[in-house]
Amino acid sequence: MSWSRQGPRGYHHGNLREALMQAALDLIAEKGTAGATFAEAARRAGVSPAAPYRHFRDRDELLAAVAASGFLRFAEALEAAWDGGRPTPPAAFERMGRAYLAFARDNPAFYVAMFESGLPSDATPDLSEAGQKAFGVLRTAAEALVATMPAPGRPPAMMVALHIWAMAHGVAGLFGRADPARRRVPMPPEELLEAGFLIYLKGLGGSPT
Amino acid sequence: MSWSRQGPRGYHHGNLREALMQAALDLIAEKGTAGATFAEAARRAGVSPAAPYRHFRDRDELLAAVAASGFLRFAEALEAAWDGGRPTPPAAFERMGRAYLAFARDNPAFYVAMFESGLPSDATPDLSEAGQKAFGVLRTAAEALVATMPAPGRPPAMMVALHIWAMAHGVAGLFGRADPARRRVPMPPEELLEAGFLIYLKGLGGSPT
DNA sequence: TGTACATCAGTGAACGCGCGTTCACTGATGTAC
DNA sequence: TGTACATCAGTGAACGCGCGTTCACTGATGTAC
Repeated sequence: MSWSRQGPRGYHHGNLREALMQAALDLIAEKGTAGATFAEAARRAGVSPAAPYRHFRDRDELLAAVAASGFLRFAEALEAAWDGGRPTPPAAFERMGRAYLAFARDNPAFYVAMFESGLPSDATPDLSEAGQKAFGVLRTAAEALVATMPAPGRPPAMMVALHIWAMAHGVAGLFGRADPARRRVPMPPEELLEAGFLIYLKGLGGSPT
Repeated sequence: MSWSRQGPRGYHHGNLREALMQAALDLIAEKGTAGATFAEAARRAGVSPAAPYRHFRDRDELLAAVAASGFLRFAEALEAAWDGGRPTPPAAFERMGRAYLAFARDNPAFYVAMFESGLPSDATPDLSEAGQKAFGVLRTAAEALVATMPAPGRPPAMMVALHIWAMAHGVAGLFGRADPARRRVPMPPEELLEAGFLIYLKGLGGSPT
């Protein structure tokens, strides 16, 4: 049953910080951001209501830690999909777009914590840094993409990164989410994003594939 | 002071439903979705905590009413900006993009209620209908835009509408919001969206303006 | 290697608070005749 | 035009509940010598 209580048990939990973050994540998935309370997270971690204060100043700090952790995984997933831009930047970009949607679909609670929790994007240094890291992957990719284009009239990589981020975020948040707030549309979000990306790319003047 | 208590006062409030929705909206703006409680909304409307039950079954129904009202205003704002596609569909589309961002910036509480409240997009019939109406404006506009293109290889209007919605929603949610969750980027969201739209349009093969 | 001690991480009981919700009620408004 | 009555919209007191937070405490762990 209590799988998480495996291993060395007793007075000290041993891994309470992570257990609380996991509990908060589950609570977000089940009841939304508002459902992620300090007290309930403690209960799920099998610990007294005062224990969380040893690890987090308050609920917001817990949420920020969850969001930061989400951004790190997100950055990893994007980086892995990008794979150094192989075989070509446009193809790798497309793969990264799918990874973006897959992350949002498979980790809706992380995605909510990262983008819809109402937390300031720089609530804690960790969160700020993790967010930067994730965007950094996108920007690096955009730089590689832009570099394949003829130098005159080459668009700014920053702008391209922001456009692609916005489109992916929009598709994920409106049509690609796995919770009841999803809007149903007559095509899969992956195809929608891929088509949008290809059209955008053509508009940029990049190679058609 | 109590401006909202102008006019005929007394035992009957006269306009409690609207007053509660306004209070909820203010609360979302001040404290986020979680801060919009039934009890506090009643207090702000100057009414006993039991009074809201005469108008809304529960808090979610109040939130859904706020969101639905937001979608109606949103639809109006988009429709006005579109203005029948004058002078040309692309130019009108650009204007509508600005109206989209202006709405999100000027009404962050509405925008949160509409898109980030965690409510199912069909929580109530009113909400569902209002959301459809807003999207309807976008789709009609996309149809007009697509109709200006040469018939062979003309892209499906639905897809175009979804792409533009996603891009606008992404820009608004990430960079254009007026609350602390906004991500700071080196260009104004209006310009970012406009540039993105123009690039997309060019990719579609439409007229360059 | 053993012992004393400091530090760390969690306890459990307690508190005040605000929320959601119910209840019998009552003042105001509208309507039938 | 007046009166009786039904209906509507809000009252205010009460309740149980879960949350956030504090407190003195204590069991477990690490370290100096």
